Amino acid sequence: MSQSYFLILMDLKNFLENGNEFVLPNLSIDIVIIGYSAEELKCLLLQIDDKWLLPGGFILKGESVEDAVKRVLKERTSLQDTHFKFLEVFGDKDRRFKEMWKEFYQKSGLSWTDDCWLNSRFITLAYYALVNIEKTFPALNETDQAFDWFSFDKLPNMWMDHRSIALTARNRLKEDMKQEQITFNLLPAEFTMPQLHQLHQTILEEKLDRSRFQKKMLSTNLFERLPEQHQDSPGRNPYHYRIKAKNY
Amino acid sequence: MSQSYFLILMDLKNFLENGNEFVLPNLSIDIVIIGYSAEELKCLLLQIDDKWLLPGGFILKGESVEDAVKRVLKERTSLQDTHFKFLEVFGDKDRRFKEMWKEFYQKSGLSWTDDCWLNSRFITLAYYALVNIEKTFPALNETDQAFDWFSFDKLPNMWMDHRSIALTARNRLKEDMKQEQITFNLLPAEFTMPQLHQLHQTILEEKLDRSRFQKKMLSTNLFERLPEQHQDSPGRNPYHYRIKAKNY
DNA sequence: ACAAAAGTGTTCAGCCTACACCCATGG
DNA sequence: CCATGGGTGTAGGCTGAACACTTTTGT
Repeated sequence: MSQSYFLILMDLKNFLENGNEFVLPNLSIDIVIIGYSAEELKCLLLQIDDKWLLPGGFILKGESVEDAVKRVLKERTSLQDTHFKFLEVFGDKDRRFKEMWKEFYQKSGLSWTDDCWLNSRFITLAYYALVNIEKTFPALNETDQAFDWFSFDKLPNMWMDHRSIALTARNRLKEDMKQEQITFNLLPAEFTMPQLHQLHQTILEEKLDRSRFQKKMLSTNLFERLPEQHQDSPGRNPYHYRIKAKNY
Repeated sequence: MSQSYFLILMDLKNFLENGNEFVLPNLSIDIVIIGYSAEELKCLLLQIDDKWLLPGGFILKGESVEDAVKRVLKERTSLQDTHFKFLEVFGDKDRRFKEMWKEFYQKSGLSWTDDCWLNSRFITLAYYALVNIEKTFPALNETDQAFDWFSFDKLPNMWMDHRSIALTARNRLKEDMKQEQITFNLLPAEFTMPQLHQLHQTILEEKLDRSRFQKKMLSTNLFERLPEQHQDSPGRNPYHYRIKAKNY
């Protein structure tokens, strides 16, 4: 399912004109979808005109906020059961896209006025999600021209406050990973300790002692060592691990 | 200023009928206002009919979310510069007050229908605030019959999910105080270490070593010891402290 | 056998814990 | 001068930091 459910049900013109009948007004959801590849933390962005923005959406009138986030995530990444977490409310008093939607209205033969529902003030509920970048197949909807993964160090020009939302998520991840074991969501289901070690160093932007890191990770008892196999690189090959099934 | 600014500008009938013209729809703010007295953590609640609810309000159309929280806090407690923090989004799909407002509509000669704006689904942005209970002078507005402070262990019957919001705040406080020094907001401007010690024990619901507690607190360098004075109790009298002015 | 990379062990310092001891004051 | 309660010191244990050593495998 690579298309947006929302836009399957209504074409662009109908969405621009009547979307407000189906979603809660003045409220949006934005998700900082974080991946990891080539020893860099990356963020999934969508292009509209010459700027980029976070994947996001709206809350349907009969839908819980949580379900809306899950739906948007699934629409955008085709992933189910993605790890996600609330980030922050962005609620400035005149927070609106202004010119972004203008072109779409004009293309669709609609007039762009101050009272277009998409031109109103939006409070956004920002979330962040951790995904395995290899298993993530982003989907475009009718308004997006492209998607791409950007290193947090080289974010492009972005719409509105989306850059600061993305960077807030990057910093939050640093804090959260000290409290809970969540980083494995960024790796394949089977991974090695050296991989996890490098990932932590990348996120924290500092060197971590190899010995201590390994002992700390294994002492959590969350990791299950797999029978040694995979011999493909010079030198000793690391064990592979996966996350133990939770004991309910 | 002990009255609600919002209800100064419009009387109850007008608010029930036309409030939606001034505030963002489907969105509310609720604040768990936490105080401390008699070695108990307490929560400020307002009474409507036979149930209680959290102090809350709405976001004015030209107002940031942050400003709305500050306004509601000031309206309800007459306090300025209160410590507050975001708690959680409560966004269930059919989250509404149902019968709560019915009586007010009928009293005001308005018909209570399914499409009353106050009967619609509300997503609430929940915050918690820490206040000095002695300096807090709660204010009622036209819809509230009473206010009272309730121990979190003996919360009364509450509207909708407000009980679970309150308890979420109580638990969050436990977590947050381990990370940042915030608890002094619950005490007078000048307090003693034994007081702070007892407060921490109350919040965490566990015994804390006196010696270690004192050393840990003083090692943060956030506390300023005042010249010894106040002699009123038997035994040695504790030093008084206040929070150092922040060094900007 | 050697280099490279992974895994494990050892030592030391610092912090947390529990408890003992010292101080100030009122009766 | 003793009871009460506040303030400070100290010995033991645990945890984290730095680094050394061992293991595995390709060349």
